[in-house]
Amino acid sequence: MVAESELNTGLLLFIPYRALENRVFAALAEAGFDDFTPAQARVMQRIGPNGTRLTELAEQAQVTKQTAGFLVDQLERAGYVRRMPDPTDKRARLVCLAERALAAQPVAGAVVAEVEKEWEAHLGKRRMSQLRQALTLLREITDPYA
Amino acid sequence: MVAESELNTGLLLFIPYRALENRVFAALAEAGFDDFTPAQARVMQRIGPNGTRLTELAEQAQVTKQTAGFLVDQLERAGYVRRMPDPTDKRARLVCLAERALAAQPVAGAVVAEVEKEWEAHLGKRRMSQLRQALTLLREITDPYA
DNA sequence: CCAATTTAGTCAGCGGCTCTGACCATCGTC
DNA sequence: GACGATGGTCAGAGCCGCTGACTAAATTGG
Repeated sequence: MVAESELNTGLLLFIPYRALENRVFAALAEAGFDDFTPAQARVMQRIGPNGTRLTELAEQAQVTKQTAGFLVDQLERAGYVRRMPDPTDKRARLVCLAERALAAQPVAGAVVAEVEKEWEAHLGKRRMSQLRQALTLLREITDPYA
Repeated sequence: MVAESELNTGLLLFIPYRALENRVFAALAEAGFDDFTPAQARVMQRIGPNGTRLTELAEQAQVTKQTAGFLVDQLERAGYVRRMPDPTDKRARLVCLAERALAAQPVAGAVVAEVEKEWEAHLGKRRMSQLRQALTLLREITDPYA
C-alpha cells in the first residue's frame, strides 16, 4: 500500500490545476498576450470553432450571463473575440474567436503540452494515462455540460 | 465536437474540483454556515491546529498578505477564527480556528467523504486509489509548499 | 551596542470579478 | 396574435486581490 496524502481530494485536484494555469498564463504574458485575465481566459476557453452563444458560455463557465457578458466585452475590446449575429435567432449573437485569440492558441497549446510532458516524466506513462482516464470518467458525474 | 481524450488536463482537473467545492459549500450553507465565502474558506482551510501566521496563510493560499488579512478580518468578525499573540514573536499573531469553524468542520468532512464515496462508486476502488496516488505524486512537482 | 536590513502586519486606494434585479427584444407555442 | 420562455443588456452593489506606503519588532553585522 502506497502511503497517500491525507489531503482531501479537492485540494489535490486544485494544486496541479493552478500550477498549470499559472504556467500557461506566464508563458502567454511573456509572448505578449498580457492583456487578458484568468477569468477572461476561462470564458474564452469554452468558445467553440463555430462560435458560442453568450448564455451557453455563461452556463459552462458557471457564471451569470451578466458576468460572461462583462468578460466578453473586454475580450472583444482587446481583439480576442468577435460577436456575430446568430443566423438562426435574431435575439442571439455568436461569440467567435478573433485573430488575436487564434494567434495565442499555439503558444498556450505548446505550454500545456510541455507541462503535460513534465507530468508524464514524473508519473510515468502508465500512471499519467490512468490519471487522464480517471479524470475523464469523473467528468461524467461532475460536469453538468459533459 | 472535441474528443474526450484531447480535453486539456487542466480543465479535467478543474471540473471535479469545482464540483466538490460546490457540494461542500452548499451543504455548509444548508447547515447554517452561510456567512462565509469560498475565498475565506480557502484561507481557513490552511490554518493549522496550533494556529498559523497571517504571512504563512497568505503564501499557502497564494494571495498577498493584505488580501489574507482582509479575509481573516471577516472570518474573525463572523466568529470562525481568532487572532492570538505569537509568544515567540511580538510582531506576529497566530490565526486560530474558533468555535464556529470547529462546529463546521464535521459537516464539511462528512460531505467530502460522501462525494469521495460517490466518485469511488463511479470509478471503482482501484481507479479511485490510482487517482489519489497520481495526484499525490503530482503534488511533488506542482505544490510550492508541499 | 547600535545601525541597517529583514520580516510581520496594517492602512489606503484602485480595479477586476461576480452577483441581484430590472428591463427589452425575439422566439415558440397555442 | 397573445403569452410564457429565452437571449441579452443596463445599473448598482459587494467582494476579492493587487500595489504602494507605512509601523513595529526581530535579526544581522560591525
